[in-house]
This record gives sequence, structure tokens and C-alpha cells, in this order.
Amino acid sequence: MGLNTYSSEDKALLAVDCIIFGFDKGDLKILLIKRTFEPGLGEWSLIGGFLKKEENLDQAASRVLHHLTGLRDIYMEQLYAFSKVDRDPAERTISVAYYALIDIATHDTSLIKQNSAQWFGLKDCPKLIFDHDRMVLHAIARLRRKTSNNPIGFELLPEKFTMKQLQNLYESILDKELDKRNFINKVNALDILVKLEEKDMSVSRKGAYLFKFDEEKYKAKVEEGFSFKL
Amino acid sequence: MGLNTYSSEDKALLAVDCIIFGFDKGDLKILLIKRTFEPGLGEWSLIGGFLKKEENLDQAASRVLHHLTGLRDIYMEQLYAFSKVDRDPAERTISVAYYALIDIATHDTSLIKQNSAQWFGLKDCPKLIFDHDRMVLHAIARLRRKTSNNPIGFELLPEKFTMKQLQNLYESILDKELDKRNFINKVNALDILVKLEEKDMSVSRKGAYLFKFDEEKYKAKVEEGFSFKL
DNA sequence: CTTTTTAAATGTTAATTATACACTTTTAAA
DNA sequence: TTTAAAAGTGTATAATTAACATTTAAAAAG
Repeated sequence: MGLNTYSSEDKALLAVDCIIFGFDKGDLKILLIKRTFEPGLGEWSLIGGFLKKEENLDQAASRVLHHLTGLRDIYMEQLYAFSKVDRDPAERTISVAYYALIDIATHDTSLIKQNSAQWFGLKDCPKLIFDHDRMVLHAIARLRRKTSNNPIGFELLPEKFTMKQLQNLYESILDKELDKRNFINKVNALDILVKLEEKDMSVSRKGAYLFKFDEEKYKAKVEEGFSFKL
Repeated sequence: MGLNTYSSEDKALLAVDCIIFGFDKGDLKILLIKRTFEPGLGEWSLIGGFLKKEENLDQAASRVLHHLTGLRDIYMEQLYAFSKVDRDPAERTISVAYYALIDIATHDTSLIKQNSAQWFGLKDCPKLIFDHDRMVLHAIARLRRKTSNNPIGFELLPEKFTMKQLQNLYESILDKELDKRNFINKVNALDILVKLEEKDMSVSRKGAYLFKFDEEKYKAKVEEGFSFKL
């Protein structure tokens, strides 16, 4: 009985697909590519690639992400393995989805253009090939859950940001409005931000103080474990 | 450039490994097998098997579980894909771990013996082969998290159970003592149990009322979404 | 049959956390 | 100097969670 026998017959292709979240102009977005290759030529899909013999899945996901954005050392997390038998009509492929959070301002725009990639607001996404729509839904759900327990949302912001931007980010991740005062109180209670002297004058006459993220304090908090419910 | 080209060169074996949780005599346990085959003959490991061409990962995990316990329709959930390049010294294998919750009283003891499997308390587990120890740690962490949000702990109990058993179960999952009155209040607040006339007289002179789980109400609650923090 | 023993059953108060809510300040533009 | 537009700030109430001790039931022992 073949439960524990190796069988090259059953070998499969292993792919990684990345749901890349970015945040721009108050909206949460994902990066998609218009495929210039088969299968699915001309259709939209997540970026992905195949697992190579000499790398693990995390490395494959990083490689794929780097190839499209030029970025390294990005917040990434494995999401789920998708394995429906005919999910890829061409050949049996199991895909392990990863999601990544990037600061949309720091990525390499030319690489994106070169790969016919484009940012889409969550509500304006085109239909994607295979089971990629399901992957995106999973990723959004995970991001929401994760966001309500760890302040990983910070990964999506530029180095300096205003409280308003931070709040907008959380509002677009959670898809609900938050009370400004309560939000600020909770963020301050976390004690992981540094208020800078500098102001962002681009939005209001008064200007809004910029903050940055105190990595030391943040790491310490993560160690001791904390909750961040909104 | 090979990012999106199929290459049979890179095909890999896909395994599933199952962390099977059970609850017996006040302790949370997992089911392990002593391997009667290579690699790792004579060592302890999780049960697992290879993904077949005609099934998806969920099906493979169910098959493996059924083969060892005789049980079907068990609570199972995909945990994580483990992919370190040399995790299996014999051949490149990616393993997708699943965890399952079973009522230890209902499984087929003879099948377990036949497969040289054995239940171990979480603290008495032998060292496992490959990265199976890591898988177990992941599974425990997930079970704890999941347990504090959904009352999936119920899956581990027999049809009829006492409040004390239920509390013991949660105490052993969370590895901490809970206050009896608060626990009962929270469980009652969920309104998903039915108190039976019948008592369990095996533990105390007074006897403890048995409860069962109201599937209708439980499902309704799951739909509407609820939290169950302890 | 009375007493003892053991676990079961039960509610209230205090503490913490989350929510709701409105006015003042700053600065540039009119 | 007035106006406009967003930034900044604190408190009171509600809801949830945590802490805590006594009474009850029934069998066993005397």
C-alpha cells in the first residue's frame, strides 16, 4: 500500500504566488500583472514563479517579489497552499500563496512597467486567472486579522508619516471608519512611535506632525506580546 | 528568464503530515507513529503521506487520517507548508502540515496498534524526525490561537461531557488554569450547549450534569461571527 | 440515621478596556 | 482681519473581563 512510498509519478510543480499590498493616496492596493505569456496570456494575475530545487518557499517568494519590485527584506508571510487538482489547466501545480506589504513609494516603478504590472484598488481589481481571486480574498482576510493583533500595517507606510495617514491605512485595511481620538489614543498607548519636529504641510494649512516608527521599542513590544485592537 | 517557465527539473514531492490532537483523561495528546519504514525507521514521526495526482491537499490529509484512525469527517485545517531544502534527506519534499482534532474515544484502537501509533501527552513527546517537532509547535500555537476565538475545542470531546471536562480541555490547550465560575459564565453566554438530565456519576458523589453541543445554535453563531476569549 | 467527605453549582463586585463624543488651535488664503 | 480647513486634544459612559467564597447534593463511613 502506497501511503508511505515515494513515487515520482506523483511529483508536482510547486509555485508561489504573491499578493503584494501597497498603500497609496489613502487606498489599499494590490499589484497585478497582465500576463505576457501562456497560460492566460493577456489576462491579469498575481505575480508568481516556480519553486527551484535549491530554494525554499520563502526564498522563492522573495525572489519573485524582488524580480518585480526591486525590493528586498520586505514583510512577507506564507498564506496558504492551494491545491485543487485542475487549478492550473496546463499542468498539476500546487501554489503556495504569500502576501507582502510594501511601501508603495519605495518600489521600482520602471521594473513594474517593464513587467506590465499595475496597482489596483481592492475594489477595482479585474478578474484574475485560475484561483487567484480566492487567494486575494484569503490574503485580505488574513491581513485584517493580523492587523487587529499586530501593528503590521506600519510596513505599508513610508518612513515618515502623519497620524492621519496611519489612520487612513487602518481604515482601508479594515474597511471601516475609525474615531480619530480613539485611534490616536490607542496608537500612543502602544508607545512605538517617535514624533518628529517636522510637519507635512501638503494637506492642511496647519500642517500635521510627522512620526516615525521606533524599531527598538516595536521589537521589544513584539517580544513581550501585545494586542492592538481597533 | 525562467521565472514563469514550467520546468520538470524543479518538480518536487509533496507530502502532507498530520498533527492529530486528542483529549483523554484531562490531557491534550497527539498521535505519533513509530516508523516501520525508511527513512527514519524506528524513529517517531507524525503520520503523513504523499499527495496523489488525483487529489487535493485536504483530501490527502483526510485520507492519511482515515487510514490511521478509521475516522472521516474530522475537523482538520491546513497549517503551513514546510519547505526547507534538505528537510527530508532522501529527496526534496515539501510537506504541507494539517492539524486535526478528534474525540479520542471514537477512533479505532486496533488500527492505531496495527500502525504502531501511540498517543503522547504534549509534554512527553519523543523527539521526532525531520522538522516534525517544528510542525507540532506550529500546530499547538495555532490551536491555542484558534481556540481563543472559535470554540473548536469542542471537537475534541465526546458527545456528552461535563463542564469540568470542557474546562480541563481548555486548560490543557491553553496550558493555564481558568476560573471555574468565569469559565462557566462564558460558556453559558455562548448559548451553544444543551444541559441534559443525565449526570456523570463517575467522578463525584454529587455527580455532574452532562451537556451536549447544540449543532444548530453553534452553526448559527459561527455564521454571525463571535468571539470566545478565555 | 447522623456525620463526614468530595466535587458541583452558583452571583456579585471591582478593575480594566472600549466607545462615544465636541471644541480649540494653527496657518494660509481670501 | 476674517475665513476656511484640517490638526490636535480629554472625559464620561458603557461594556467587558477578572477576582473572589459559600452552599448544595449525594454517597460513604461511623
